[in-house]
Amino acid sequence: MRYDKGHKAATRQKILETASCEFRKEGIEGIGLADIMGRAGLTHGGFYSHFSSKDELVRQTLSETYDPMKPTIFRQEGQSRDVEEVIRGYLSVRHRDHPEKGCYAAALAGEIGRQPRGTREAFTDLLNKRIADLENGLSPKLSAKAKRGKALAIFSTIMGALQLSRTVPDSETSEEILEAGIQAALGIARS
Amino acid sequence: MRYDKGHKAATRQKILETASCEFRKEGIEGIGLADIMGRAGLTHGGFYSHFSSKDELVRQTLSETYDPMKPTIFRQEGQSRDVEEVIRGYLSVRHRDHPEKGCYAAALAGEIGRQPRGTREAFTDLLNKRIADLENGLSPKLSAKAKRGKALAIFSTIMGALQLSRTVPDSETSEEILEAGIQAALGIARS
DNA sequence: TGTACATCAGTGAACGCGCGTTCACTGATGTAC
DNA sequence: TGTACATCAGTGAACGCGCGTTCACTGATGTAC
Repeated sequence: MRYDKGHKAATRQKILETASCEFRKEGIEGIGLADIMGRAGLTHGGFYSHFSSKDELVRQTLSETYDPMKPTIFRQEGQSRDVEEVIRGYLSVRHRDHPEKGCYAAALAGEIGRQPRGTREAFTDLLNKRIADLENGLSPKLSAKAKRGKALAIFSTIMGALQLSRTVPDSETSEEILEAGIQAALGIARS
Repeated sequence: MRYDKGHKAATRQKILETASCEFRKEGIEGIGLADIMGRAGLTHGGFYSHFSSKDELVRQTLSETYDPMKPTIFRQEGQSRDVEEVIRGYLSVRHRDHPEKGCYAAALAGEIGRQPRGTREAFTDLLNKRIADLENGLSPKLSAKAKRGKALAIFSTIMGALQLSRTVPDSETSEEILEAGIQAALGIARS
């Protein structure tokens, strides 16, 4: 063989990581395979020796990218963080301004709802992981059911607020939305 | 002239209403002008005697469609409704299953964040109307600032929850998300 | 009242372009002898 | 050790298709005389 043993796997990983950023930045329908391959340093023709279709790339991106629902820019080593810290990091100006490094759900939830079932299932797995993370940061006194309800509500709130903050052109209003989301999410976490 | 005085205006209105549904159902990038015109009972060539571009259609749809952030299927005559009623209607199975008749923000927020400034401004106007509606349903004892913060948080929560409920293929989990959103939004409204 | 003309909303063929996908080919390397 | 061959990740031209957009045309009607 021409290349090291791990070469093809590394290329595949590079494509996945590039796709992961581009999908979040431009949307799934908003970015083409030729552009993704180009930004991964390759030509478009080689795509199909790694993936069978664009749809499969989307699914693999959701299921193989390392925990992308937990934004790269806020990821920490090891143990889970305080819920307050998670909420403030999620609803930060930095996260708002860097969707390509941020939460998949905030960038893609609308589009995911229109994707084929397989893609929606891959997304659901990711969502459940993120919800479980949030549950771990909640008071251990709560029942499992209460924790899950609160985690779902906190995630809905912060994802919704982040999306809205990204739609508003005026930065003052945008930051007002972030702040309202932080207060509400903290309220849910504490109640 | 061939047609009644109001004919052209009526056709334009028909195109706007069709576009309004199709954008919410398929996404802005997900639907073509030829399909929109076809579903409005016209051929695609006539489009440009009504609008200068697809982008202008998007902007006009956001600014001219009658209050689409307040879903058609839940719209009532006259005065504002109770916040609880709004929240339960918004996070209903019917709204989840009919995005084409439902809230613009839940259907399009992700995509709007990637649109040109003019489109984002038109969307912001719509969002502000919806927020003002929610404020009117909150306790009059609250300060204007507190009302606005709560309204923003409630809207973030219900919009986020609705979007997530639409991504999940399993209806039980989907309804669990709706219910968690309802409880959290009611909690914010009452606090 | 009847005929000729002007109007203009809507038609449908055509444009260049980028999309997802296919495929014959390249060329650097490992293996066989 | 040196030569011939097999491998296969990656290349780039080409495919049919649908997109947004343009434009010469149609044909039903209102107006002028």
